Amino acid sequence: MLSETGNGLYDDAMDALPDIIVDPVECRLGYQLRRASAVMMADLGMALAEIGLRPAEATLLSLIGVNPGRSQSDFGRQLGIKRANMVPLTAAMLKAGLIEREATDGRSHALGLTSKGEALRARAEAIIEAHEARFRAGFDDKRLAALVADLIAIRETSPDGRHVAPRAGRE
Amino acid sequence: MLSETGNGLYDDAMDALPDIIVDPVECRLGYQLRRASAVMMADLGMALAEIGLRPAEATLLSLIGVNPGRSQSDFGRQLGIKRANMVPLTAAMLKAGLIEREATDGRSHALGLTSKGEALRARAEAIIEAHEARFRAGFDDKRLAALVADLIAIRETSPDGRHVAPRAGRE
DNA sequence: TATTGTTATACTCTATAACTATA
DNA sequence: TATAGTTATAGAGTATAACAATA
Repeated sequence: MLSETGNGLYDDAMDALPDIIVDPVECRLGYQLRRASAVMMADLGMALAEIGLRPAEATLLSLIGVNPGRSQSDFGRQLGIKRANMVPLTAAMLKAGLIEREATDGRSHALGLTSKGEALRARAEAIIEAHEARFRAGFDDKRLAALVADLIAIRETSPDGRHVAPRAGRE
Repeated sequence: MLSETGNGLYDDAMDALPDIIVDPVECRLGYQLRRASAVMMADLGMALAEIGLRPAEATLLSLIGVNPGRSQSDFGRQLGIKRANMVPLTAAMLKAGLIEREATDGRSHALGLTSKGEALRARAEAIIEAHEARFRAGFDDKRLAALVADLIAIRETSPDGRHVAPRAGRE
């Protein structure tokens, strides 16, 4: 269909197109969020790879560090990670000797850090802080606070567009 | 090791823990970006599923719509999608009759919208606009502009923490 | 030599459904 | 009946390496 006439429909592509694509999605909030998030996640992933951690593992280490004794499901809810997906995550960290578990309930498992996990948590937080500082470089305190507040507001927006406060991940 | 004494290390979990987890990662920019992005992406995915599109496909439709004749690689670069990953994306849209391709070069393929693709692009943009409006609800124009500017600044932050202007995805 | 499109492949994160055992 | 943990599985998205054809 395109080559019916022998002349291309897009021949102007060969000489007259501007260098810069016209981008109608640059003004979309969701698109910009996704691109910015991808950049920071890639940078964090590279930085944490040096100590053998993935972002989700480092985040969980931080959270367990200040909340020892909460259940696996509690941590999952707080981070927006589903129960089913917490299993391989905690299994890998158990196997690596970073966390320990104890049945509190018969069905609940309390999580805590081993000494090895605590040591790695400290290293991870130093790496994360350096990573965060790189991206905070262009922002003053006020702008950064406004940005974080906006991101939380977006996360807490309900499907009808109202800003509410669920605060934790759903399942 | 945990149950050596018969008393759990985390027995306080059974009575004294506060309802709300202490969350040391809430102040992290990368974490908040990821959570906010995930919420918007999930909402957009649900909304676009009604017309059988995924977010990446709808975005590509919008971009081709105003830039017909650019190559597959051009669109990939603009959206930060690697060449290799553009293949299944464009293949599915070709198969669905949404886009058309024409060799401009021997190696480059110019992309354009079919009439069916143009019609679906219009529907997708209406859905996306309604989706965006839901999340913009809590922001005035000034705050929204500042937020988008901040997100672009983050995306353009180089590995050394300087804000530069690469603007397109890397490979 | 560099670029375009392609294949094949792998990893991460996420999602659902179903099962068990406990509360 | 609801919850915690588990298993199995599937689907997106993204990453690399390599190849052929072309510029």
